[in-house]
Amino acid sequence: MTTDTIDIAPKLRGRPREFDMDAALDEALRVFSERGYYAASISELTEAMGLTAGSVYKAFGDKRGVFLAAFDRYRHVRQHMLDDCIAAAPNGYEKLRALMTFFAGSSWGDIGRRGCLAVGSATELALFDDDVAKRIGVAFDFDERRILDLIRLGQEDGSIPKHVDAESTACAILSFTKGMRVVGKTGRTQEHMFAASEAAMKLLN
Amino acid sequence: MTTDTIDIAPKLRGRPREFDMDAALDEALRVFSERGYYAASISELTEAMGLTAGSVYKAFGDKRGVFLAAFDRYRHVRQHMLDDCIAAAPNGYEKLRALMTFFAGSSWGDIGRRGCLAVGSATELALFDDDVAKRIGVAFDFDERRILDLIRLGQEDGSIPKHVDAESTACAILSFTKGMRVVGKTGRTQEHMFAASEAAMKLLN
DNA sequence: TTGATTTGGAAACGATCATTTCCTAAAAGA
DNA sequence: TCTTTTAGGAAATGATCGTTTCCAAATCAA
Repeated sequence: MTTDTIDIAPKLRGRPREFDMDAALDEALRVFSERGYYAASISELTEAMGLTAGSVYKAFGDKRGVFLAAFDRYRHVRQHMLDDCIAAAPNGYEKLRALMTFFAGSSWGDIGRRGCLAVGSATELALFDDDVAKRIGVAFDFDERRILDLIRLGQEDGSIPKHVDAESTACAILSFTKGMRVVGKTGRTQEHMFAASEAAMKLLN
Repeated sequence: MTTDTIDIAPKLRGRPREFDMDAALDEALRVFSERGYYAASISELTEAMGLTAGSVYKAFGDKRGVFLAAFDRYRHVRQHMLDDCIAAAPNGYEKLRALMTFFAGSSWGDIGRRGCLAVGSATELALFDDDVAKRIGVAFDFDERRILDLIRLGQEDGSIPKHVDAESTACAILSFTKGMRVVGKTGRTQEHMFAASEAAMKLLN
């Protein structure tokens, strides 16, 4: 994956970093997604990232630092992917269909089994790690806000009825999308999940 | 919690077990729910269960054995709680409202933060532990089947329109309920989650 | 060049993990 | 009563964990 995070080299002193940060984080977030936080050992992470433990600790401080960086990278990449999916749709209603289809498309087969890093860390870490909890909270609030804005957009462009309660429906759709990522862990079929997301469009009637 | 699992004492030889199995498992499933599988250490489990490591290994074989027993216990208890919630409702539609309200009621405040053991183990263990994956699959299939049956019941008793596609709607509601448990990890309010579950009732229109 | 600074990387560190061992206690079968 | 069987429990075990240390390599400032 070659999505840019921050590519401006600020002319730092000392020996320059040899590895590609985004590529390393892409491998790290894959390991964290598959294994979860605790089951992902430093050995497995360093091997996947193509680095030694020393380099990892120099760059990220500790294991938690690797996770937080990988989490931010994950959010960044997924948001851009979702943005691209939504952009083409002509109105609020169709943008929300694209959004739900996007999540349905990530909730079947091998990609579905790999799971969502945000959902995984929410269940595994949110209760005892306040920093992670805050990040999850921000991420979910952002997702919910985007859904809310799309509902209101649809109500303005006439594709969604005015009587739809935007706030509660946004929370329902947020829950539905995160839930698909959970159900997708059990290996559903593409048809199964797409049909579910199509059924969920009724929330906007 | 004093829900019976199997209370028939089959007159076993040897020294009889001194601890209460269901009470011990209730503590174990609480620890697993809060911490997750890997972060829950044997020390923390034994302390919560009021046992020594020796007794635990005698009774369950290994840590995974404790988890599987706790998981089955969790499913057993939760299913009975849900059954009670649904029983009073007069028709399919209202039973499904009771079902969604039940999950909404488990998705806010401290109980919401504690999370769902099935959702947690699905995200943490399903990919690499085939036994757990099978258990999650069976559990989710059971949940989905129950929702499906309630939709069909509603269509027979006239409380749900015939044009509702039962299969895809069942998967959508399943995803929605599991998703509420994920969103509930971030500490939502009671009103927030109840409003979302009420909005989700539109899936049955 | 020289010194300061940062990275790369192998090896070693203490801590904690799940698990086993070994012994005693308590019950049933003979 | 005596053997067998199972549970309770403290202590020890080996493995693995995250992390640190130490040194060579590479860059910039002077």
